[in-house]
Amino acid sequence: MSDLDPGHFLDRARALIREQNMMAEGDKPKRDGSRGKSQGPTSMHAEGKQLAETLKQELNTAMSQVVDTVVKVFAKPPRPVPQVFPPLQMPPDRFAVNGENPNFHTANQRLQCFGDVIIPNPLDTFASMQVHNSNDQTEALPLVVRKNSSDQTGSLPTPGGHHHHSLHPSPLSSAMGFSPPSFRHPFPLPLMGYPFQSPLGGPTGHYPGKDRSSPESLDLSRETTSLRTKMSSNHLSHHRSMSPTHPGNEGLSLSLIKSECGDLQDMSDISPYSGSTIQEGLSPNHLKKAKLMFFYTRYPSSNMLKMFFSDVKFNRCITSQLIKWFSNFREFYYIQMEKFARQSINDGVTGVEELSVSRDCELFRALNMHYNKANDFEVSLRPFRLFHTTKQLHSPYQATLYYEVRFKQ
DNA sequence: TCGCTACCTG
DNA sequence: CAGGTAGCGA
Repeated sequence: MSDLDPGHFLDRARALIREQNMMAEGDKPKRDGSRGKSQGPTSMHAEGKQLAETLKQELNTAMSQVVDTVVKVFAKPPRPVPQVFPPLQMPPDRFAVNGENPNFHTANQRLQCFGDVIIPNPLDTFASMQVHNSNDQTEALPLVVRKNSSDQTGSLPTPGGHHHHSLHPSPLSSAMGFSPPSFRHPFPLPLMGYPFQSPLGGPTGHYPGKDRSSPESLDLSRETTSLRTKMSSNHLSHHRSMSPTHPGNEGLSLSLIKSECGDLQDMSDISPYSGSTIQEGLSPNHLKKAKLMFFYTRYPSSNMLKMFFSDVKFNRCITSQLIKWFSNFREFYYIQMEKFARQSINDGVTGVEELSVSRDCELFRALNMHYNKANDFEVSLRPFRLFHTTKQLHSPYQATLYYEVRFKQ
């Protein structure tokens, strides 16, 4: 779907902003299927050759850089987790190929953006590239970080203020290495699906992520194992062994294992998972958990739901309800994004790079109020940036512009 | 048909 | 947030 070619997100976002600045209201952003269309058969020949040459050169350069960085990374000291995301080994070029790869990229960035998740990131070397290729980001990053009691050291976020360094290392700083073991994330981020890649059941074509070879399917078994492990460990704080078959995930899992840290208890509280009881229906706690989960995956697969709500006896009804919840979450979320984007445009923002979301802005408040009302989780103070482009839906009623929020790099 | 989604409505 | 509708793919 050229529509979602991540390599063009930024451009398209900018174009959109320009468009919206100038255009009359009814003018809808066009699908850019026109990209790459040749002007004519004649010019195609010469240009084609030149293009091919250029591409070759570019690819060579890119590949060299990738190799260099990868070598550098792996030359670094302790690298407990060589490969968490196999796809991430791919040269950045791949990221821009289609709608499936951006997800890997995204997953990686996600990790990097999580200050309190210390997950050795095999790809942090790519951080710099990601920074520069930020337009490849197609996925909103998690907005929530678990409330941290032990390490907060009073540097509580103030509007406009900035985080505790350790809480929100920049992607680059995270490249330094590992995570303090004291930090753990309530959700196994890398285990989550990515919004655009795993629509439940049949992608209806409204969304780009229709590939079945997505990370989810690629790593489902492994993820399942890890996930279960993690979930269990949530209540078996001693647990630290990984699935024997997936030792590569150990570092990852370790970072997710429950500790004595009080703050982690928050998640346990949120998680209705009680180890033994299987509930018939969904409780308010389940809703709470679902909301939090939403920030990690906006399109959870049914398998994910089953895993995350392992204390719920799933049936068609429960599944539907959960799916409906996520649908409602998305609705609210996108409405807020759109509202914010439009407001920004009205405020004179002319480019995506000018957009930022601070703690005291309406968007933040709305989202926090909706998804984190009780402030169970501390939301990253790092300003995040309204990022990407539009997603035109099939709706006959309106072409809604969808925006996503991402952390500012 | 079934399952999932966006969208609309209350 | 739930109910409902319509569209879409399997």
